Amino acid sequence: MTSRARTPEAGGSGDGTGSRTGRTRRFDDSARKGDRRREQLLETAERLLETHAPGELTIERVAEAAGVSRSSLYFYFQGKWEIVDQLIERASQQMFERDRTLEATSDLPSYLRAIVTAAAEGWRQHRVVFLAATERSAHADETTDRWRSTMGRFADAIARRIDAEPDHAAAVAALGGSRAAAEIVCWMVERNLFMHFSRPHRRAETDQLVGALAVAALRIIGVADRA
Amino acid sequence: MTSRARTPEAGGSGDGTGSRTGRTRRFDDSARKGDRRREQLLETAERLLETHAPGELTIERVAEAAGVSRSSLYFYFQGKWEIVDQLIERASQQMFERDRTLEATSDLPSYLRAIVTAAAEGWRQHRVVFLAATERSAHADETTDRWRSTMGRFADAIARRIDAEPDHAAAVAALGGSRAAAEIVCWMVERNLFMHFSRPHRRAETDQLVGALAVAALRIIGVADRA
DNA sequence: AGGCAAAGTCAACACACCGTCGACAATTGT
DNA sequence: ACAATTGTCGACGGTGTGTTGACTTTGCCT
Repeated sequence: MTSRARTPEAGGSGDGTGSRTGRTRRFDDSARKGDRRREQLLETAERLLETHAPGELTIERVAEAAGVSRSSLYFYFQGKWEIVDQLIERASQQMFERDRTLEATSDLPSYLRAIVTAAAEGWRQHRVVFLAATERSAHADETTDRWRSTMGRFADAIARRIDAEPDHAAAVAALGGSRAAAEIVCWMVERNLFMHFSRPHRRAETDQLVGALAVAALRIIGVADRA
Repeated sequence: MTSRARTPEAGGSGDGTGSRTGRTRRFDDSARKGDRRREQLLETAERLLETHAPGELTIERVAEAAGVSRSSLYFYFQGKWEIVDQLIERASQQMFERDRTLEATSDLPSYLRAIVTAAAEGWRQHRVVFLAATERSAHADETTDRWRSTMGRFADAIARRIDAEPDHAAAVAALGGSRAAAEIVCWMVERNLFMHFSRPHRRAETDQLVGALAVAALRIIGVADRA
């Protein structure tokens, strides 16, 4: 990587409002031209994902669809995958916010049920982005993988919630502890939702699957469900 | 696809011994030169996967490592992914054979435990191929995806086994039936093993995970486990 | 033995995409 | 108003892909 005078955002994990290059920003911040363009490029990319598989999403196509030259795009992003990463970041952010409100929910069963539902809702809304995310996490090494770390955060949240109710300590111990159990549950949900949403699906089928996954999650954690 | 005088194997789902081009084969079939080369190319590819990520596995590298020209390779395979597909086919074949012997095993808990162990064993032996398979199943559309259909066959086997023991009918009904339950279990196991084997891992950790997954599977199906 | 079709091989071409450089144009704070 | 910063682009060099057509080798047939 030859030292290069990159300017906007520096591609990091979305701080979004950080101090811009040590420069004071106008008060009524009518975003810089570059900010708007960056935004537009992301939107274009997401739109293109609706019709093209992530593998067919090329820098060239995004640039063309957005009406800029290919090289201009490199001013904003390191490459295709950085665009995808940012889309993932945005989409999962929404899920997290939903989760934060959920965490206060009454009992563990309701919480698990709610979180599975929220995950499915995320998939429904950002299907193409999540599909791309999954594809990406196959390539990427663990340290640079947004999707893995997103799931990790969910596992943390679930583990925390399990620990809050000591009743389940015994059941969860057989799985290697609350965190290990939470991780198993997370990937179970993720993989099954992926398989569901990567092919044609009807709403009723989605609901059916969500219900089943919630029950499965409960049983894994050791919560008796009355069907 | 311009009509092309392809000869060996025609790339199909491994019939392997079918009538070769309507020509009578020598009795002591000491494989044709092409058969040997084909074999050699597959071995070379698998060997290369040990050191190169599937994304870096290029036709060029395989050809070079095998000592043929790139264009010769196209005589045998349609492209990189056809090679990978055949490797997947071989590897999963072994798992199935193991499963066949397992299916006779005494009770459902033992069977599930055994099948998870067998899966992990498959991963241990063919790690790189399975990683590639997972990566591929993100790209591929379902109809052309070996890995998905491999998992489907496992789900079938498990579902059959569940149905054989009517005790669990009720528990499994809450998940949408035995087949749906089996599928959830399959993908749970697959995804968690993938996550485990895609980063550095110690044998003890693997065993730990296998145990946990077996317990989780049992609980999902509704079999009470005594820890 | 020798002829011949099929099997196998390759160099060369045409293409798609990627990432970078350097020169140029627009924007923006002061 | 003007200089630094930010944004834009054409052109280049690179890697990998997939195809074509002409060539050599193999192995069956008489």
